[in-house]
Amino acid sequence: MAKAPREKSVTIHDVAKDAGVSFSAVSKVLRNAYGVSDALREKVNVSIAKLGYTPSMSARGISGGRTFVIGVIFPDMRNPFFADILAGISSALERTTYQMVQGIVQHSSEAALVQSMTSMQLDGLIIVGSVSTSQALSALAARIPLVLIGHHLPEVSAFDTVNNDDAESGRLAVRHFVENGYRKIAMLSLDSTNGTVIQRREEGYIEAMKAADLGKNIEIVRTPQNLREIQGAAQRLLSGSGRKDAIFCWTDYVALEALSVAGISGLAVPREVGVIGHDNTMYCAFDQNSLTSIDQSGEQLGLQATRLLVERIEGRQKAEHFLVHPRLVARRSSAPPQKM
Amino acid sequence: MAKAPREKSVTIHDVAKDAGVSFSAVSKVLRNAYGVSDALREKVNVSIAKLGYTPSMSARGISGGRTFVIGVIFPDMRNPFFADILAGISSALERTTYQMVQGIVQHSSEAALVQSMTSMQLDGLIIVGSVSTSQALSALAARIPLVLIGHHLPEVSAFDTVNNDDAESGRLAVRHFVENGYRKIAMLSLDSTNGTVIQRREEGYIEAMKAADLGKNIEIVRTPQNLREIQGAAQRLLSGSGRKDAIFCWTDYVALEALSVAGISGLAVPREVGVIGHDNTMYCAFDQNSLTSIDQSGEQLGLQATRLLVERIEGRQKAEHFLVHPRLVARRSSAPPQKM
DNA sequence: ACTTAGTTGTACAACGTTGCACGTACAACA
DNA sequence: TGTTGTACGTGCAACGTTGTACAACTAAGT
Repeated sequence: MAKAPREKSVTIHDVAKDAGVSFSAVSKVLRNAYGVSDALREKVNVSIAKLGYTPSMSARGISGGRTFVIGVIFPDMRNPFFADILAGISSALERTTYQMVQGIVQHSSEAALVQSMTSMQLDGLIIVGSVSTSQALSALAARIPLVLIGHHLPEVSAFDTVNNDDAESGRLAVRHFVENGYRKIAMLSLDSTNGTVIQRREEGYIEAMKAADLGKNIEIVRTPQNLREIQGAAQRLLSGSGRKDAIFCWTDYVALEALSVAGISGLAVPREVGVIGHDNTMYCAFDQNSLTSIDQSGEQLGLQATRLLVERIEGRQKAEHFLVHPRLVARRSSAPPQKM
Repeated sequence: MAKAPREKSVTIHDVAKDAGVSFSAVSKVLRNAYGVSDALREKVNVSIAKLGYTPSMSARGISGGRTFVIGVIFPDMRNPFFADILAGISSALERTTYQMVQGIVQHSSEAALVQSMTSMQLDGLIIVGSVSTSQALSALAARIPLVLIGHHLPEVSAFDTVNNDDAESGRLAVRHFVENGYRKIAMLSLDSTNGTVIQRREEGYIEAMKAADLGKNIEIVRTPQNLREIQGAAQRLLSGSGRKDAIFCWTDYVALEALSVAGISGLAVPREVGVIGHDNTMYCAFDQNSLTSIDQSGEQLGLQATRLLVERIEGRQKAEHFLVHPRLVARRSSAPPQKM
């Protein structure tokens, strides 16, 4: 259990000695505190640069101050859409003094991750696609500034939310299908009850189907996030007498799977079946996929979430709920069938 | 700049008071230190459970002890292959008391990320696909236990490495192409000089081409990681009089792009051109791609890296260099062209 | 009964910051 | 000349741990 010896790092005291001032003065400079002359600030900054000092986040955390680090929790690393959110957060953070660490819910539970992140005394948390209950999140928000991405809870006041207008996503998909001549439009959704984001997409789908007088064609199939189940569901939708002529999928990966199943079943896309995905991830554009998809601008979501979180950390108490508007990006997979 | 008031957390002192012992005794229990009776341990554990105590990582970090948190740095979140590595790390960590935070090099530089992570007093670092120099990494390893994934430096002794046998990857791809009747085999590679992993793949490619007496057909095109450049390069390889009949791509995403370009150019895969990717990511299996790919078992890489890192933290000084063996997963994109 | 050794628990000084409570000097005003 | 501010710098007590030094107790050996 022996720890290898490591060289000790430069502290605020070393800087103070080098600059010939008290260590408190250095702390003041670092904190931009009141009562520092330009001369002193300059001296200290020179020494900091010279010695290559960097503040210890641990020490900051322990003494109750800001750590200037925020945590971002993702449900999964496989969906490239999350990379867009991250890009938004990154670029928003660039303009601030805050750093970021990520946590990805893989084996460990979201709760365990939150636990470990709060024990680091982070200044705030952004959770993407949380599966926690509204109560648990409110309790968490009492301990740390919190912003949620992808969790529709307009009624909560303890934390902020940033969301895509997911109902609009559902409506966009259906309207586009209908305009291009599709009628028997099914939706491939997720089985987990918590996913309020996806619930909204279902609601939008249902609403638009009814508006198009296609209420009798509504069919939502919910599967777990698991290759075999998704394939099975797609297969069922694309075979038999009740065969659908279009599928709206809750995320691109599922839509690509639907394209794959169609291919294996010998069905031509879009002539025999249309497909629309969600998130407009980078794989959609490939010629072999050419997948129509709903773009919800992950970058915007990340950007706004970061803005809100920093505001919260700086003291805002009133909850804000931000909505971004989705946009349909049309490609071959949903082109009018008769044209092909 | 006012901070919202947060409820203060349960400390070691609270636990001590509740259990009726000194706070040092609690610390001893937490550290599994010598000289603790079963009775005391039991009392303390009961109080810990009752109060829901969790140790403050900041305090641990500052007092020079272990934080039981390791950092994992990824170059990018878009490549789903990294999710496999992460899965390996996660599952290896499950059996230990260590936690993990991730950092993803997006806008910020790798150096800045390392900086911020060392300031957190993490116990160790795993860096995936580092772009730093061998010297910089050795210097870093002097300050913190370090394991690198995807950085061939068998000569270094300051840290451990875990790698795929990338030269073998190159050989596997070429041999498979040759067996299936392809001759004019090009390689699509990355332009950055640092990428020693990819360099090895190039070396394996060159070696196998020569071994197959195809030395005159060797052609390596290096592009930046940028859609337009990749497309352009693929287009050039697939047109004109010197048109290639097979392309080995350094990563799946590029291979999918090659498939896309082939499709747009009206070339049939695999009849007119064969494609092999690398990493065997989940998109390869889709029927519309059916991409042959080299599987380098990200999970194994992550697992071994974690094992090595924990060993290092526990005191091992001698460097270890672990190699995993790649495996070719054949699909339609590289099937014998004449058969189609 | 008296030392000796082992076992179990306690006291306390770090660790690197923050942020408040003080000094001190110097200028402005009466 | 004394008084009152104001700008700037210093001193110090936290913060929640770790790990070492040490005290107190127990049990055995003489």
